[in-house]
Amino acid sequence: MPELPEVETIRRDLTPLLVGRRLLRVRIHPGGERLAVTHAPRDLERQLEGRRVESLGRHGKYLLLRLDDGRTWVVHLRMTGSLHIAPAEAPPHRFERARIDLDDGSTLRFNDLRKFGTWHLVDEAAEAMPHTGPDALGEEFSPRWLAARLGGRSAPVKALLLDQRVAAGVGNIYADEALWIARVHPETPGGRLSPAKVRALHAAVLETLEDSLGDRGSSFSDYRDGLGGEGMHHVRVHVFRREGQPCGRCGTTIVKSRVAGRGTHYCPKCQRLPRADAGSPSGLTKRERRRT
DNA sequence: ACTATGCCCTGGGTGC
DNA sequence: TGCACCCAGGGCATAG
Repeated sequence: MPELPEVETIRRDLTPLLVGRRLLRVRIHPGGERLAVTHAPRDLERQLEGRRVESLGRHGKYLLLRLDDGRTWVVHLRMTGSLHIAPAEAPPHRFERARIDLDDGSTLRFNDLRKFGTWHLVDEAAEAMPHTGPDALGEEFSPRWLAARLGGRSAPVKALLLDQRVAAGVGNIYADEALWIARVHPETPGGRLSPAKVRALHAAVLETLEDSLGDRGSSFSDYRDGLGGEGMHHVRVHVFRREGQPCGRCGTTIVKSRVAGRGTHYCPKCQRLPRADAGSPSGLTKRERRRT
């Protein structure tokens, strides 16, 4: 499942290979039509053909390919999508959904087992990601911002971390990892975190994303980089999919539960739920604060 | 305004 | 060996 470090790795891999290239021929294969969101598949193919790629950007988990007509081709890989360069003669992957022939003889392949990936072609990238907040590695995602988004909230902090309006780019792997680093129980209500814990969590989000980026991402299953290779970070995670194994800090067995509808991994000793009556400076819910 | 739930999709794993 | 069933989850819509 590509999250921020994985998409950023793809962006960095593809930039030198795609910038300046012209998209000669675009083919969305039968069965892959659903990836075309803003246009009908044949129309999207025609609109992309002939365009030159000017730069590659990223916001959260969205890859932004800026084209020479001023529009942006916005690609989201969801869980099983991959986008990488391959020689023209390379046989299609079993789950190839689209293929783009480039003007240097190479090709760009879009593989996606579960067909959840999306392509938007828009004038402004923001149109394709209307429910998205600041990028988790951007300036705007500050301790102050995180505190404001968590304050007064009763939802589990893990659910709030997964909310792309809070921190765009954080997904299930790095939410679990950040909570372990900050020693926060995933079910802690957002508003129950002390200011110190919010700062620790903010730092932990940056730490886990940057660590993974240094390892070119995590390949738990389908993730591949811009050259079709695997990341290396999945062997270095602290808790994600490590249930039954010892916590690297205290040796306690990592457990798996379900929070916000997602598989959630944590150390039951390092990550304790605060007592229900333990008020923190901002620990009251908005409702409670009104009553006070 | 906020929270919880279900949907999309399909290969891989499990249990009988 | 075969088959039915369940699980994985990002973003969105919907309900409460």
